Amino acid sequence: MKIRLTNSKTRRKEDFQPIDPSNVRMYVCGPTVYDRAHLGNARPVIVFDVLYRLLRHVYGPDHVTYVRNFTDVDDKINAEALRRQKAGATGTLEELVHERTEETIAWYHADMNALGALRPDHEPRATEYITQMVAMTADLIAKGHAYEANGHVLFRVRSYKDYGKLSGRSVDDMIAGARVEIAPYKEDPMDFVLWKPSSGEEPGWASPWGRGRPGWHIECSAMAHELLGESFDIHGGGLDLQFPHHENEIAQSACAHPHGDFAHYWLHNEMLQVEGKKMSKSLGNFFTVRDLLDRGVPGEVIRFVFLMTHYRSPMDWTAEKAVAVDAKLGDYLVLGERFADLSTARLTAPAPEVIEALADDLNTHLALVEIDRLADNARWNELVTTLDFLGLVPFERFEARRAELAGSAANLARLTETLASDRASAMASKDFSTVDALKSALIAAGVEVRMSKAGIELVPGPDFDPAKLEALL
RNA sequence: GGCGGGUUGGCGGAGAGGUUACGCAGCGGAUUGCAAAUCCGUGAAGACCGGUUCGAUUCCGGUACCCGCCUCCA
Repeated sequence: MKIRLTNSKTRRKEDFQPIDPSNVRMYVCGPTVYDRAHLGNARPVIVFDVLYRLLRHVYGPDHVTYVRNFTDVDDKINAEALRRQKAGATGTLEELVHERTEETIAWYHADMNALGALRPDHEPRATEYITQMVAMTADLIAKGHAYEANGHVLFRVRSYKDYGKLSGRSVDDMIAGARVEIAPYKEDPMDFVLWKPSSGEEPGWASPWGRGRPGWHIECSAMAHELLGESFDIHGGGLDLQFPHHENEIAQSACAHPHGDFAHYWLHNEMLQVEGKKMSKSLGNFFTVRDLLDRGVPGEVIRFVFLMTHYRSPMDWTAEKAVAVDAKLGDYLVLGERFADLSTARLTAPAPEVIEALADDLNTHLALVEIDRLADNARWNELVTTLDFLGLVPFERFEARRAELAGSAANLARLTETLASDRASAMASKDFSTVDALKSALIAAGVEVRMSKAGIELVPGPDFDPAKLEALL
């Protein structure tokens, strides 16, 4: 199986060649844990979850290492911790920060679980790797790539000749177009912070440069190195991180570990829009994953909508898509439960067409089209197993539904008979009011009513409600 | 201002230099007491202007518009 991926580094679609097929390594930039994940945060999670599943399928589940970090050093978190302390909460600032991040991480896990995302193999937290960050910063100073100035440690951008290569920018162009105020102690306006001093109201750690905290970019370099080594296969994240975050990661890592070549393949997902517009608080179209779940949009629906758009295109979240997808997933659930042999489906491989589609630079849209074809061609076991593979409908869902329907089978049979006899008499009397009333009630209970000359069939639909059925007996 | 991406039928959204994408919706028909479901059939596209080519929606250039990044928002 040949996987092809668009590498941001070369701007080309390339054959994926892992450094070590027995341990394929991927690092993805995770969230800053200061609040609930918004819908945009879900996109890289879902995109790289699909890639993770594909890699596990191709190289074996035990031969892929997926790391996604939690950024738990951040001024927004500090602000919240400080607010709590001032409101009378007990504990040190560091403890209050920890409390806030723990809470946020638990939310994040719950929300991403709802989206069907597998847990990465490692979820390192920046605060657990301060030692490595300090060591890496010291090493960069020793090698002449960083310098101390005004209590800060800054990376010397001019010392790395390829700076800007990933994002296609030159240092000179960026300076020319910069709209940022430049700290006077910087040697070069583009130099960025590796370490900065902390005031008494900010969490901090001891370092050779005094009590302080790391800059944002260094954590990913340090954690990727610690967990994946000097060179690894894939680095992913949102397109907005390409510059400066990923550029800076590359610069730090390349300079600190000149014998490694950091990530071989860089993957960037495009951004999310909502009803055709950028999601923002000012436009009033900002919402979290939890908001959607609470509004009754199932996680699988969110996931499916995301997979409809290729990861390298902007994705537009619309309520209309969610409605359409909900119906489609409902159909799959009904079909899979009715026609698949669930015991053997578990042992069936996902449809090769779907794997092929994913292997071609994660063509998730084509994969979904192929799923439709599985249903069209009555490949029920593959339909079920492929939906499970993609995280869209877990096996357990099919099994749970089968169990639920088994409990209603007798009731359905009785109602079928009732409806048949009512109909027979109505055909004679030409008064269909009783038949139509029962039919409406059945439809209201989520049952599809199929009447033909051959007879009557009652098929529970995706929204079948056994309780409403009871009421009709 | 600098850099990057995009513009496909009513909607969503792909691939491929020439052959039906596909899904949803629509329309016609079969079927039905009426429906639903199903089946059969069917219309509809490639922002604009040039260029390359026997032939371009697909390659190249320009224009317009949209979007992102340049501000620790994925």
